[in-house]
Amino acid sequence: MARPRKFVESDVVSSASEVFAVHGLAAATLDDLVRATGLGKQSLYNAFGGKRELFFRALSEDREEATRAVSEALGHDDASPLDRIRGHLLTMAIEFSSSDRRVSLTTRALVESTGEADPLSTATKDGIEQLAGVYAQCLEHARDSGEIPEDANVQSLAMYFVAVTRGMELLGRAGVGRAVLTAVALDALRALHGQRMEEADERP
Amino acid sequence: MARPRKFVESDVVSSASEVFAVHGLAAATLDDLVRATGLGKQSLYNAFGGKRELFFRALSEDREEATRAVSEALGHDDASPLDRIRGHLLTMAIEFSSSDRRVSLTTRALVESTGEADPLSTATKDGIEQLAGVYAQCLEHARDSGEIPEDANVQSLAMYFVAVTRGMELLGRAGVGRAVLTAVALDALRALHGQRMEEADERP
DNA sequence: CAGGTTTTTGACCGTACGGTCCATAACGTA
DNA sequence: TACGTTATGGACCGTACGGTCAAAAACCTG
Repeated sequence: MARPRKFVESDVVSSASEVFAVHGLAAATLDDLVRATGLGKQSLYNAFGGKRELFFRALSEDREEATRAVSEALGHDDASPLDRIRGHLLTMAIEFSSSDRRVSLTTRALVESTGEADPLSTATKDGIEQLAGVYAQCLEHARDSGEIPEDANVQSLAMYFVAVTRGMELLGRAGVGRAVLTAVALDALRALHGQRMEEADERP
Repeated sequence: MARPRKFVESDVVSSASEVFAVHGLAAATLDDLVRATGLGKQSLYNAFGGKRELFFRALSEDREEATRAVSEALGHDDASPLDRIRGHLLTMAIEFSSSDRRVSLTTRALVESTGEADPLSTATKDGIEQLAGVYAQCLEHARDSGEIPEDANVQSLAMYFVAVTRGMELLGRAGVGRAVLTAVALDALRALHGQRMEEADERP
């Protein structure tokens, strides 16, 4: 019928994702994207619509990938829920202390969004809630199995872990090393152990 | 002798700081800065050297201000060290859930820096370590007064709180509300209560 | 009030950006 | 093999950016 495309969309999105992760949305040049993807400007424009649209595609891919990775780490039942969370946090610590210049597109979108109404903002809010959902699921298992207190607030703890991992990402970017980041991860985990603040402010 | 300046440097830096907090370094236009500060381009250039240099000034002011604020919150001895940390975290929760578009310049610098060698990166690393130092000081008091375990790692806990607050900032930016952010803050605080992981993995 | 020095003002400049146009190539179909 | 359709490549465009220039203004000193 017509001339077929020489590229695979998902590959292009992947390459673009890499560029955005390193440079951010605003700082990434169309030329950067052209170079990274191998497509011409026009092809890129035909297929996706422009830099911003391409970023959204990359963002959504990044979000799926992140959710998938966390689900993977927290979903297996080869260890107790709490052990899985620990393992996951330690993995993150190592990942974030690697010296590559990547920053998750979610974080990028969060920082570069220009307002509550900005599609960037809403997209990331969804992503964060999705991520929190994965944590919440694992935390519920932990609660059911008695690893964390019965009255623990699973929802806020889930958000707490999202916050902690985002913070660790930033710390890693600041050059904080693997050892410290690992210690931070273990500290973070201890939030699951103490008694609820409101009822038991004193240590036993 | 010579024509005197019509402006006060620190005021200009403050105004610029505001612009950078909202837009970031790359996205802030020289015109934005001119409009916000009231100076002409050339005056701005004479006094500071350019956009990037002005950002560094703003960054350093922001860092001092942040350190000062945390010191203030954690330094008074009107309450126990741990209570002060709680109060501080709750304050942050409220602050970060406000809907203004500001992002701390430290976070901005972290995300926009282009590499380990980038002055932006080193400047923020210093800032983060300084901030961690303030937390560490308060945590030591907490340890001395027996509020947290004797063997608590004050250094990593300090970094942990830096991570948590950065994460909360991002969450707030994602539109997470005051209630949730407050709950997250309280969750974070509980990391100070549990026993050390290595020695006592079981809850009492 | 005149000289010297610095600030200010506003016009100006080169560049690099995101995006578009158009001629041509590459394919499936008839 | 001719046609219709879509993809491609590269030249092109308007704009907005960071930065610079030079003339004029404002001040202090003597």
